[in-house]
Amino acid sequence: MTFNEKCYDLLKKIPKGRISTYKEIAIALNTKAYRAVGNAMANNPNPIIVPCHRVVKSDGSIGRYSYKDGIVTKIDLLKKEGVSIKKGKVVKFKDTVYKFD
DNA sequence: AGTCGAGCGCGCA
DNA sequence: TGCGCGCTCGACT
Repeated sequence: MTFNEKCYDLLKKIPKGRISTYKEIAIALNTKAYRAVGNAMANNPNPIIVPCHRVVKSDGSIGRYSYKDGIVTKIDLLKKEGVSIKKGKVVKFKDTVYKFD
């Protein structure tokens, strides 16, 4: 079980219409390697079962996403799932973010 | 407010 | 072995 696999596992636990942050994931994994989480997503071997578009930066902005068409795709996907994006940020981010309690 | 540097784990060279 | 990344935070402007 590598660091990345754990990231993916947590990602899969996020319910539809909710999102999470790189930080939360890192904390949930009991580590401070926030960057590594982003790296894990970037190196995501299975974007199908791992909804990495549901992960945003801790201030609610989208961050980077280069699965297909770039950042726009991420926003679009999130909108389709019921997460509103305004001016590059998640609307009501604090109420939408999913914490792994 | 905005900027800067360091910290961390894994992959790729 | 070393550097960099889909990042974050505490210190300084």
